[in-house]
Amino acid sequence: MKKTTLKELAQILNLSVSTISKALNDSIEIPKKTKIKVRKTADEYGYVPNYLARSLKLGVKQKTIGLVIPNVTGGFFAKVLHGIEKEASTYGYKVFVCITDDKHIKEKESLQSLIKDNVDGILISFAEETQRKNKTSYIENFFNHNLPIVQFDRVYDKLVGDKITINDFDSAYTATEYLIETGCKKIGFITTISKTSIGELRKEGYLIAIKLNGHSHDGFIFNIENYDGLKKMLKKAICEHQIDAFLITDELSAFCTLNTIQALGYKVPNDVSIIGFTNGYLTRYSNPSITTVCHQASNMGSTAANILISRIESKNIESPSHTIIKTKLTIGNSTKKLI
Amino acid sequence: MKKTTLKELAQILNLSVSTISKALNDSIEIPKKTKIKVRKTADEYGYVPNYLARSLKLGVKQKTIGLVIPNVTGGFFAKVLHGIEKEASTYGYKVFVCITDDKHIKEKESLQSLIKDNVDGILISFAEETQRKNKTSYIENFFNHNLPIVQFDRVYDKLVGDKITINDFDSAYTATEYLIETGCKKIGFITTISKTSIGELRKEGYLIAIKLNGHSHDGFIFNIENYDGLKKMLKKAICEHQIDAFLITDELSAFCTLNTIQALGYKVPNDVSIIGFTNGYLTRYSNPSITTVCHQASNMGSTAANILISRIESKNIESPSHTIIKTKLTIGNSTKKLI
DNA sequence: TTGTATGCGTTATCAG
DNA sequence: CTGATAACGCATACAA
Repeated sequence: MKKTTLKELAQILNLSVSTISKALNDSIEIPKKTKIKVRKTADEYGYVPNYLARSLKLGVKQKTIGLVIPNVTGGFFAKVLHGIEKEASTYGYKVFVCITDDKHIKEKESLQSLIKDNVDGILISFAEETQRKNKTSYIENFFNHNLPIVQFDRVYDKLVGDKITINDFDSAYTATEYLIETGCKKIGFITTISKTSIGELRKEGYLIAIKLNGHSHDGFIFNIENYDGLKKMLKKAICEHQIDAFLITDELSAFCTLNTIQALGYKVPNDVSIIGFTNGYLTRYSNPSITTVCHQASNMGSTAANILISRIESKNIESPSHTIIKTKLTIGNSTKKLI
Repeated sequence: MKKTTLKELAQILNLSVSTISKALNDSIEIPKKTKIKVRKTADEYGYVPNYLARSLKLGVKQKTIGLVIPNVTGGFFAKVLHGIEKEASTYGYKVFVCITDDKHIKEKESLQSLIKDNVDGILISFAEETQRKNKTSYIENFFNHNLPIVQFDRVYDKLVGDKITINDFDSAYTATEYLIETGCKKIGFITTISKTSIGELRKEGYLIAIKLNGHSHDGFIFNIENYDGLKKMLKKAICEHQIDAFLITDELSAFCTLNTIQALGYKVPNDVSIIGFTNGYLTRYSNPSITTVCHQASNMGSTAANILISRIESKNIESPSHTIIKTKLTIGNSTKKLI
């Protein structure tokens, strides 16, 4: 399926390349009759201008950005993507989506591939493996290209550049404190993202809240990778350790925890309270609805895209920014009422 | 942030453009010393080769495909995207993601934009508005470009080209019949995608199953756009019409329906049975788990990508294919046991 | 009205 | 070892 070129059309029609070009570009220099004839054979041969040559000649920007995310099926990053795509397309940008599956190697390959393709900028939220193994520094090599890179959610502190996060520490602190205020005595912490930047911050917030409120234990941290052992784990936590509340770092896990606890025969919130992160359909339409650290994922996406595009178009030449999107606790029915 | 070119480097170093080019490409013709010197100043000036010029000269393929989907936050298309990205990146392709929000205008703009950017092929699942208003024919214009287009899930029958769907009619028929076999007397049909190709087929399957099994009514179709009026609608359906089962065309709606029914005080499946489409976390971890028409979304994505790439690379020159992915009913606890 | 010449930034060929 | 030159496909100033 070789592409037809202007030159070939010129030969076919016994005209010069420039005449063809002008005709197809609807130049006033060309008479209507010729235009029609040219247009016809162009269509006939399925002519489509070579974008590379055209852009090279016209010196236009490609207007593409690359997005590198750990996953897209968990809910959160899908919403982020939605926000990004909306914002980007408003400004005429297209988005290359690369999904790392939380693997470091895939992340690196994605970035190399994006750079090879001359994207105008990159949005990235680091893979779990990258942050866990502390392999984040490799990204610094990509900065030689003075290519705008905006990090969001899972960021790398030491890396200079624009960043967007929520106030993870405070959010976890506030949520934990809320559980305490509603009378919970032993609060556990469930996480699938233990070794990520945001996972660490949320854990810290939880631990400090426990400590400052004079709880006698040092915290109960449950790291999980999938939901296979969830039932067993929860049973043990509730039976043996008398845990009566969980703070959970993501929506899906909060949802699964809620349903598993109920399947075990416990009442939520009376026996066990639950607070999750990120509000979506799962938390809103659960029974009971889940009290959540309201995390505007779509908003985070559009904000990130907006900052990136400003950089690309040099509208923003100030020093790197760190935007912190404030969360608020959305009270559902998975927690007891304040007394 | 003007890009440095070879020509500029040549001037700076008092060398010719070709020498610089060879040095940077590690040609054996160039002595080590020169290479190092060139490399150094190239880095210094942040030189990065112009991809457009390079590709133009080398005649390399871009290896990009465009993906046009109605949404990405509902679960299904996120999984499709995951499958596509995985398959595409395996073959070295990158994926432009365009989200139409089910709007026709956005879909059209997305396609134009993708074609302008010379993608090698397009994967599309049509917007609800496009199918509802029967505006699908506009896509035919894009076929002049003899650009491979693969339609999946929401396809346009009259459009020649590769298609991938599930057996929507049969799936709905089988699911409805299953409800009947478990003793349900009055089955309702809830849909958010009434006017799409798949929505119509599923509705047909449901209606025919009702009819062939001698049910006295003509079917109860509930079109919903969002979940605001869901509670009211369900209450009416169950109280007034004595509906004791629902077949629901998507996962999220099945999930919301389940929880709303329970919130109304009814037991699932004893009072009301539920079957949904598309199996994911929502259906698996619900209480009770939801009986589902198992729709391998990720598989559909990778299959679509695979077919598209075969077309692009002309490995497949056969006439257009219609791949039908067979579903199976995954029995959960939202339906009664077979007697 | 049509055609010629030039250049966008690269790389490949070939001559020096 | 180095450099001049052509070519990739297109658009445009300028010449005819």
